[in-house]
Amino acid sequence: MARLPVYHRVLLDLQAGGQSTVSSEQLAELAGVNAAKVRKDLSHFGSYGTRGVGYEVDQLLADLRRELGLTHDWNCILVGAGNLGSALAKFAGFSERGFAVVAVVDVDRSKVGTHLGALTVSHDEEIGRLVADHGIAIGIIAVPPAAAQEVADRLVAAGVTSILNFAPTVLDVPDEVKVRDVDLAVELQILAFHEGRREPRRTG
Amino acid sequence: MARLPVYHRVLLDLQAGGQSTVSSEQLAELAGVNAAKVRKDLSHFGSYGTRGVGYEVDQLLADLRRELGLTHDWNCILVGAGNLGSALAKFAGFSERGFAVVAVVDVDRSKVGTHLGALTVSHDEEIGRLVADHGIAIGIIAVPPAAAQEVADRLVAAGVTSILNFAPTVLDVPDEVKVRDVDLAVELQILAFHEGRREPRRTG
DNA sequence: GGGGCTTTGTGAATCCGTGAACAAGGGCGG
DNA sequence: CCGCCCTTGTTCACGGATTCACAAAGCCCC
Repeated sequence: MARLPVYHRVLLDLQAGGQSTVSSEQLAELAGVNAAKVRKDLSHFGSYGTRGVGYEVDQLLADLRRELGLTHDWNCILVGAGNLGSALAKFAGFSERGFAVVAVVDVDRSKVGTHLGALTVSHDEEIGRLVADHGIAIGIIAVPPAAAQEVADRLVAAGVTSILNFAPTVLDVPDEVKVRDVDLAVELQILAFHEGRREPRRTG
Repeated sequence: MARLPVYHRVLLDLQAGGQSTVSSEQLAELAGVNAAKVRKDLSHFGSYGTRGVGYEVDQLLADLRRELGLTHDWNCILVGAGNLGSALAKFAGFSERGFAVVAVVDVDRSKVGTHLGALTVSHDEEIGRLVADHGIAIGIIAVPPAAAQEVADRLVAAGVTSILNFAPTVLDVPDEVKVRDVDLAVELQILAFHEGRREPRRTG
């Protein structure tokens, strides 16, 4: 489920706030969902709360971490050092949540050797070596749409099995490779769609 | 539906490729969905294809554009001029698809007056004026989580009715305001979740 | 002009996620 | 030690989305 990471985030906040136990109701409130849904989600992976009390925050966090595969950090490779790529490379939110961008590559040789935060940009051709050296399973694509499929092919060939794709293209990959698409313009279009229903001829 | 923007994107490519008509099967293939789904989606807003031939690309694009509210450009305000904010401000993909970031603000006064592409960063306090002046309906939040709720409140007060939120926080807004959350770390966690099921103790 | 091929549009069956309600069960006060 | 209260875990019903399968219908070729 896509809600587990949200619970995880909320629980981290609660733990930081010193709270030791949480009810499904409170968790639901903070995560912006229904209480029954929370209980059903949590019951699905054998995490048992105590009736009359709630869930123990530490225990629940440990279970979630195990379930989400966050017991260790994940190394990621970032392809594309343009505007978006640069921002992603410097983005603090990844490392805070157990993900480390350990390599950045670009086709543009003029970018090779430049620095992005603590990282040095390597050339595209190095993908195979970098993935092998760092034991990378996750690739992040931040290149123009026309180049995305080729990058995906190269990542898959290198052994990457999960791809986070920011390019507005449907990628063709083997079934065993998981792809998640994040198309920023699509998100805005969905908002615009609802705006349109609200007031058919509003400008802005 | 969240698939309409994807159809729109695919159709733009087809149109650019000079194709004048498309079958539901081909469209489904390119959009990565089921053919029956495509037909049902399209039939929902009275766009009629021709049996035995398919849909006319131009006509379908026009219908989609109308349905998605893309008959005119949408002005957006971006809050937060950090790493992510900068990338978003310069991101070409928005303008290509009918969205224009016309204002950027930040609380940090040292950033006010600096340039991001063609835009000049204004101060936070200007939100009300900027939203009114430009007739803005859509706000983009790219600030740290601790500041997100306050920014959201200010945007809502200024009259913004749709928010694209990049901060990892659940925002509390009035019912009539639409929020879409994009949490990049959550996307990676979902991938890690599937990685974890694949091979319980893989490192990387 | 008519038959056959292709493709749409839709009706029906199914599956999944959601939400409400309720019984089971543990803690706490007396 | 007992009963009350609170919260979980689960069952049930429902609505929406998905998929299959097929009839209606346009186009092309003979």
